[in-house]
Amino acid sequence: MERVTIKEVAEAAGVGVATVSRVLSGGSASPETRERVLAVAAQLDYRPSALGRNLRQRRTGGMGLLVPDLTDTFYGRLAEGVLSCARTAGEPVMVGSTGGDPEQEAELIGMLLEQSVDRVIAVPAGGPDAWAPAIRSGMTVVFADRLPGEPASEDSEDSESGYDEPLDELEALDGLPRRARTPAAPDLPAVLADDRAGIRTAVRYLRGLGHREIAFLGNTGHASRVAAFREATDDGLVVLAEVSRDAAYAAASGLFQSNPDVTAVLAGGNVLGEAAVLAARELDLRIPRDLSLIMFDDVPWAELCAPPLTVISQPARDLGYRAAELVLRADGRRRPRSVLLPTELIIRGSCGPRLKK
Amino acid sequence: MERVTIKEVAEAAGVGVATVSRVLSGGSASPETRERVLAVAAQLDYRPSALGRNLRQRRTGGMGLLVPDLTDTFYGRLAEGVLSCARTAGEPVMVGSTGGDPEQEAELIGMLLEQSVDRVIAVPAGGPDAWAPAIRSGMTVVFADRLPGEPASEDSEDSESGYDEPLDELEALDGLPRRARTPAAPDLPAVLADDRAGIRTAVRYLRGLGHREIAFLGNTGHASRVAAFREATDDGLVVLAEVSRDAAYAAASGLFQSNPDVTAVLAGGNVLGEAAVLAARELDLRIPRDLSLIMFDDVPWAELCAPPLTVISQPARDLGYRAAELVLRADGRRRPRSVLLPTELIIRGSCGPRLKK
DNA sequence: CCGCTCCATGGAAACGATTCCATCATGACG
DNA sequence: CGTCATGATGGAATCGTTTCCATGGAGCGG
Repeated sequence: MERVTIKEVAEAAGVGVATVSRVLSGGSASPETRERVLAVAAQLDYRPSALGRNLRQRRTGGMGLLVPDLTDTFYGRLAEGVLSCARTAGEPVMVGSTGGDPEQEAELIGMLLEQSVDRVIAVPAGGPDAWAPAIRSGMTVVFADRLPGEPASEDSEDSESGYDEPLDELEALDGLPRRARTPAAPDLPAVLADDRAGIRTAVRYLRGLGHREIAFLGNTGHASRVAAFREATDDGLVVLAEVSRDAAYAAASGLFQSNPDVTAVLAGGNVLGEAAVLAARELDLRIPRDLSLIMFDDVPWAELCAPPLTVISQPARDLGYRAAELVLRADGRRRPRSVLLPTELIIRGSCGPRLKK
Repeated sequence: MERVTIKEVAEAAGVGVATVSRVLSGGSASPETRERVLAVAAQLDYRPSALGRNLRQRRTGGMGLLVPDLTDTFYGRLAEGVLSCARTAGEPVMVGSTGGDPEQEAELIGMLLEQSVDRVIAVPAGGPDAWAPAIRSGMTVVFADRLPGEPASEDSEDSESGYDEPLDELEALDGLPRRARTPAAPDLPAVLADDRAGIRTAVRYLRGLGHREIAFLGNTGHASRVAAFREATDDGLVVLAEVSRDAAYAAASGLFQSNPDVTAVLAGGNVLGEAAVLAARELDLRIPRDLSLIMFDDVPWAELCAPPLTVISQPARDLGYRAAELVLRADGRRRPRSVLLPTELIIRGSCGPRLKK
């Protein structure tokens, strides 16, 4: 377990430690010294310890990655993108799973702070307030998939919706229309999929099939999709679920049971889509005859499903890769710019013309 | 970005740094001193920097986690288990994705070594030789899902199989029967699913349905499953694929096309199962009429598939959680003991009686 | 031949914690 | 009352690197 230190290399090469350090980190040195040091280092199999370096530089290399749930293949793919970029850069990645819970997220941020990790890629759970301290303290944060925003609030124009609609104090106070509630995209660097365009084309497609009562089955926490859906449907029915398969199923099941006149559903993620298929099957709603379904996020099994699911595909892996690039390139003082990646509507077999009613 | 250091806390509390350190890490101190120090630390919002501690202790806290591919939900679930255990312990986790490639794995091991991460959970890609140096250098390694072994070799008793069967020098040399080629489980700590039992019951189930020509569609690298299958079927047909969806599809498609008399397939993982369904569909093989399919690893979409897939479920999340427990508890010098978790055959709709021939 | 610049070089000071060890006070016991 | 044990305490060493700074030699122009 004895580690070779720079001191031993210096001694063996007959030079000072400073010279070894310089040679190894690309500083100036005479050709013959450089060669000798490199030879000795290779022969001793010397690898500089990140510990010493980190302490001296008062920062840990690499980056942190915070996602809601690695069980969701979307985040799995996103994480793969991040890891892949990090690996080519030889940087370590500390991964944390927040469960979509701001509290756990805060804990993990604290952990990263303690580790002096100053570059983070996050699919945020908490709002801007949760992230402001970290950013102000010098962390370079790049958000992926979504920006930190107030959690989307469940809500519908259908008064028959059985869901309780909590009073929204903000709205009551300032009387802003709902879609303005999503905080104006703050000046935060982010790599996002073009949700709005994806949702708009999906809604247009469903409208084209004759659907009028379109519902959105979304995630709390993904405010932008909810906002985009409301914008596209003029405040259509929205039902939200927490990050968990059980919650998703409950939400989907509740949506179908309480809103029999809904003929088309847009699921805001693959877990929600899965829940929707399951719940529909359980309630004996046939897809696409009784119910048209579009799912956000293309996954391999969408094709295996019966019927194959029409989806809005997102470049999950690229989101992660680009975010990692941004956070790595952000060596300077300036903040990285944001990136918007395209989505695509892939039509398979889960949508049909509106038949009933 | 100014960080509060232990020195400032000591000064503010009117004590020495040693005392602060002792108080914060549970050493002895007089009650009043302890209280004062704690109060000051809380007031200054002091968080000890992991950097200093790590350097002094010559080890990085937390653990490393190496998996083949986070895109595969099995590893996603496994990773969630690890992260969940690590979070309760407040430990950071460095995650790397090997792509099932020993070379990339070696690089990542090097990276962890450089970071002085001395506790690692790994789904190994390389063989025992790849891991021996790391272990000998003092790393505590707990393997998950599989042990490091020689890559399983593709092979069949059916001479009509179109696959090239490379000469196996080892076997030629010592003349051991094939199933003995899997290295005798070395004395390595690991958390594994009971592959052998799972495969045995699956094969028995298929036999009970009348199937004689059963093929295994497996991963290179998962030698134990291949061995278990050979044992259960008396060296039945085995086709292997690398860790990638494309390779899996190619392998499945090749298997079906070259071996028309195969009536049942056991897929060694969810990616392979997915590939098998896809390939079967492409070749117009109806499941379960023309082909019975059992997939290793239960995934949410197995139920959504048409037909719903009969699977051998494994407690992926528990595998990860238990592995993390082991690696964390291994503070002492003794190696952690291995753990074997049960699998379960879940019968759904992808297997039927043998009809053709 | 002097003085200047430029470069290679090594010693030593950080970085922020833990931990060894010496010191000091206090109380107990002979 | 002296001695010893005990426990709290702070100074200083330590971990392995990077980086600042001083030194010294070489090269060059005047």
